[in-house]
Amino acid sequence: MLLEGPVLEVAPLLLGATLRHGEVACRLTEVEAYDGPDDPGSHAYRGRTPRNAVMFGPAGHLYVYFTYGMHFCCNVVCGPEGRARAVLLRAGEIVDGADRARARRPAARVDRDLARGPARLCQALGIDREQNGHDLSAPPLTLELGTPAVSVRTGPRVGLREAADRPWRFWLPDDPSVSTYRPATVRPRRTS
DNA sequence: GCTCCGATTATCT
DNA sequence: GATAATCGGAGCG
Repeated sequence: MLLEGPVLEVAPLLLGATLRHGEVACRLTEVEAYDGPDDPGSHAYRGRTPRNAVMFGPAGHLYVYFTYGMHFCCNVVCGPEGRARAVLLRAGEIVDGADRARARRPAARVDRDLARGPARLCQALGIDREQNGHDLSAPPLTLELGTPAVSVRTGPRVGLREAADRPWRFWLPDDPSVSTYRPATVRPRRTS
């Protein structure tokens, strides 16, 4: 697979690609690039830790992390070993196995919301800790690239406090499954 | 140890 | 638009 390369080149290639986990398949419509050591917004910015170790591994593997005490999000690793480049899969359209996806996402009232958002995408596809480090060329969890998108839009990444100015979010224009942009939440300073 | 806060989401006003 | 829910990584001392 042609997954190894600079994040800004690989990220747009993932738009339109199909991530499949068993009977459920998702056509990716929105992704974000993270460039290891040079990117203050990346989990790998401060070096290798047990949590982010997969990011430092070979391209084509899945980096899954747990956040906000309840959600999983997943990235496709695209750097050579030691470089920690990865692309966060932010949203997509369920194109196969919608029944199963709906069962996993009871809160989704319409199919458009099944995988609209990084944690929703993981939930719809049944991705959690178990899949961290998984090789995406190995069924039942695989990534298949499609024909490169004709038109791609870019803009700032979602929910980051650091390096929010980098336009490293990529999406397919006018696709209804693209998540809505939200800047980082600012929590009130604790007064103790 | 202990504290802060996050690559989020669902739900309510 | 606002906010609660929930837990583990990372920084500090």
